[in-house]
Amino acid sequence: MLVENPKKQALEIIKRLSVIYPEAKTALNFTTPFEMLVATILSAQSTDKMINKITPALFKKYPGVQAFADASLAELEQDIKSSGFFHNKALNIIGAARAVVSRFGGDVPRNMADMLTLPGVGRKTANVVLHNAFGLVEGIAVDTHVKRLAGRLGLSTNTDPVKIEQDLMALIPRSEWGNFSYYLIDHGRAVCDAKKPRCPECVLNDICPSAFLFIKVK
DNA sequence: ATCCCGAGGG
DNA sequence: CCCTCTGGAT
Repeated sequence: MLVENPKKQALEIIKRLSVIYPEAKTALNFTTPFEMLVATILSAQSTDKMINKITPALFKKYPGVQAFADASLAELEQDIKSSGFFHNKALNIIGAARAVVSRFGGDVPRNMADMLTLPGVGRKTANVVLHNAFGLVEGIAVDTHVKRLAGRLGLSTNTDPVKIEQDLMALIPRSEWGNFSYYLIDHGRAVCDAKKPRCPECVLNDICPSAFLFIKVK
């Protein structure tokens, strides 16, 4: 359900969560924009902790865009196997590396439109890379956490990530677009998890239209 | 709407 | 065993 004043709701959420989660950035480890891109592609349907376990050896073995462009598919698949979806991810990483080399002079493009032409890169991945690698903001990254919390907190009634992103962009000041995803992601992992949200200890439980559904004993 | 596809938790 | 974890392409 949507709250009565979503804009006010969004601002209050930002106000409270920004205090608890001041970092507001990715938990993925990286040192270059292309490493950020690779880590983000790998993170699909996987945990950041799992990806951070893989990437140190991966980035040592493939130092730079050209190394990934020249990688053997079968070998890269084995290197990233534990992240899940390894065939598609390996294919996309090599494809993205080749595209960056051939079409963008070896540098990850710094805008949404160009990012979206890379294989395996959708709006979520593009938003994450633009924000974390370049400090640029063209939209709001909507992942599984943002999707779940935006719904529970009454900020959007949509289920399509693209529509949720549009809803959020209309509610939130542009200066907060980059940080907002991380407030919801951090809170989604720490308190408002998918299965058993811990509403009694949530700082938003008094303004959350879904809280009563989960608070059993009061 | 469905496929890809592995690890970890309850 | 089932669900979930920072999705994207067909």
